[in-house]
Amino acid sequence: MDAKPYHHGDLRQALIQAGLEATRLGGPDALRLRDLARALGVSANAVYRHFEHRDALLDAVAAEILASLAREMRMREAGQFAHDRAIQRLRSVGLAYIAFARREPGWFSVAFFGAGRDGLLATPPAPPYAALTEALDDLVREGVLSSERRSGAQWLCWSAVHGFAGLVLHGPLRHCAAPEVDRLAERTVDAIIAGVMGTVRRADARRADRGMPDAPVQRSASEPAMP
Amino acid sequence: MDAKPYHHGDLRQALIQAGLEATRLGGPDALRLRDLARALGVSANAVYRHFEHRDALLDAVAAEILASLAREMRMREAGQFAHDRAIQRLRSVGLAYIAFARREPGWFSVAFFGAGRDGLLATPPAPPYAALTEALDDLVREGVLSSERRSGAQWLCWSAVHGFAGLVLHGPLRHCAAPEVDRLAERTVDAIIAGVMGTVRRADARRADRGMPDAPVQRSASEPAMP
DNA sequence: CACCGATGTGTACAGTGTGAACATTCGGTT
DNA sequence: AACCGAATGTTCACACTGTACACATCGGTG
Repeated sequence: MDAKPYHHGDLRQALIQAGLEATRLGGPDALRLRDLARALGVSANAVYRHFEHRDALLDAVAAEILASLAREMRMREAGQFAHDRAIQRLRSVGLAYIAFARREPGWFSVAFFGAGRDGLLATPPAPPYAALTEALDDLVREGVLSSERRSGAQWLCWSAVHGFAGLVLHGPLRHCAAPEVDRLAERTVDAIIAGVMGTVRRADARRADRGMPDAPVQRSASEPAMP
Repeated sequence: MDAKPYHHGDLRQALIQAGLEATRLGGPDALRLRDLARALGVSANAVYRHFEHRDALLDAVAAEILASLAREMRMREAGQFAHDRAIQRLRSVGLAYIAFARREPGWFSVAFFGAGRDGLLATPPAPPYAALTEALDDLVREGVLSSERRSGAQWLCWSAVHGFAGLVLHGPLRHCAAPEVDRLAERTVDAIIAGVMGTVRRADARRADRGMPDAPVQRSASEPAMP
């Protein structure tokens, strides 16, 4: 009948997991140490045995989210045919970024809108950033992008999709109908790609990726619907 | 010797002004009701006679900031010659947006990163948004942009500059040297413009705007330096 | 002058993150 | 088996936040 063992087992990991649930809907502000502790049947200050302060926990949560996003980016890279492959790959990275932001607004905010704290964005968030730069490098290898244009191009691409995500989540596109947002997302990604490459892509090239759903990843449990 | 009159005079306006000062460096989180009240020599709860809650004050502060940004956008539109004028105008709007974000990160955050609250971004922030759409309409009038491409183009443009601002303020470009950021900002704006218009701009066209400093606006008092 | 609505004050409360001292348990050494 | 130190969790306390309520004070209008 020993109701609760004094030691939790792996409180650190449990906190991160609870942090993921807590922030999923409400973003960074929804993470309250006392709530997490209570949910795990543990004293409020127990948290401080594993994280120096609240932001440290938020960073750990963000790291988990970033890894998850990178996984989705790579999922999209499947099933594309020879010639356009490199461009489609870059396109997939961008669309995956936006799709993730829309499907998991809370988590996205934790990872990329750290609101005041020196979040993971300080140093490029390793996994998704790598997916982007590798896609760009691929274009160079394929001979479609000059290495002069390549330099720094990741910032231009990231700016566009990151900004679009911001407008959709916290901005004027928040109440925009989903299909319309879909179209705008594609146009944004295509526009920045065209601008970066210095070439205008033919319209028919775009249709290749069209049929693909926004998030070809098994969704976990309850997905918060976009209103 | 009546040290202090019981009534402040125009507390509402004074609160907005104090809010501007408070958020200038620290962003939305730096606005604390008690601090403002103390600074104005007034009780903490006096605030509630003029604003229903904290967020209402933040919204009022944001409105002031947005008006200020729009003013700067229009400043840039001066002194451009005939033919390229329309494109330069759009370019100015974008660069002004980014310049403002860099020069006044706190205020920019209040206006565009309302962090959780349903900020002014819900409905397009009137003044700067108007500057953008008018610049785009100008391109159509000039015959440089088809009206098909025009539709929704404001979102693509806004995404790019907004995202870039995000990367510079809270993101990986935070510790990037200013001149490098300048260059990236120009490339981002030019890339999205090219992508939106479906045409690649010639390199020499870019130099026209080069000499112009980042913020041709009289700076007020102490400008927070970029590290 | 008397009143009243607008504005500012005082007190109070629930909620937050966090620090310091203390309690408990686990793992390794003797 | 007995011990001890390091992890880990608890308890109490504090400063700080936004905000609700009742009361005080002013300026202007009947």
